[in-house]
Amino acid sequence: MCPCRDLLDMVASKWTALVIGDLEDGPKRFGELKRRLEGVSQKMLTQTLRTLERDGLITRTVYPSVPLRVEYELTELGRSVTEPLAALRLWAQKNYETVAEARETFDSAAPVGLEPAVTR
Amino acid sequence: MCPCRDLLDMVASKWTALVIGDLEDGPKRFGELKRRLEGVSQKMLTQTLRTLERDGLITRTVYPSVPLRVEYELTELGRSVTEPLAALRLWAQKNYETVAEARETFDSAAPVGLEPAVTR
DNA sequence: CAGTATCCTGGACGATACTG
DNA sequence: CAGTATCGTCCAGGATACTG
Repeated sequence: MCPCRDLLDMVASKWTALVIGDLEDGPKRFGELKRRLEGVSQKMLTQTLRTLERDGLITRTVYPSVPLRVEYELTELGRSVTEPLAALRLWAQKNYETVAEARETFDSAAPVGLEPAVTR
Repeated sequence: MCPCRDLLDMVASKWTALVIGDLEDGPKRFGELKRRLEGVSQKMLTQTLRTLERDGLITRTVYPSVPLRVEYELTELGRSVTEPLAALRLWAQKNYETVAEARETFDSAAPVGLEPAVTR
């Protein structure tokens, strides 16, 4: 099978795309990311960041000051995935309404050939 | 929060992107899709198709012949998401190797400051 | 052929507590 | 501050059996 699946799994995990999005405008500290994501647990943020680091999409830099300071930054590779991701986001923004309407229509449709007159 | 999440969830689910990909070159029957996806269970294929239909990305047409015949086809909206998705696939193909190497490097790195001489 | 109905499992994800 | 460790939950997704 194609490598698509791996990639899709990458984007799939709940926070990766958001993290990458937040890193687009420069490096950020762990705490900053945690605050900006709002809703993410330390565990998931850490895990997401580790995976991204492992995949070579971001770098992790530790400044051994006190208190500790860790910065995450997109690599060249990381920046390159930014564009396809942005395309997807753009599509989302443009078509969100349409999808929402489609859902309403679909959901309000008779569950299956149930005539209006039929009382049940 | 932004609509991105909804969209990402959409792409995230294991088969949606693949199904859309398979429908790019014209309508397909349930069985065709099942064969081409190879590995998908009826349940997941059905579920994926229902969701796509609900979101207005595909249409479901039943031809009440015997045996039954059902065709799925991308809608205009469905075709429009094809491009961002293709961009992602392209990125995947181009960078798959790089990511794989990054992973190897990362994984073979000393788990943390363990000197070569240390026998443990 | 194209589903629906059930049951079950693994892993994603969250909450909480502790640490260098 | 930036994590690690642990435990518990939920549900996506697979296997199997049945049906119009």
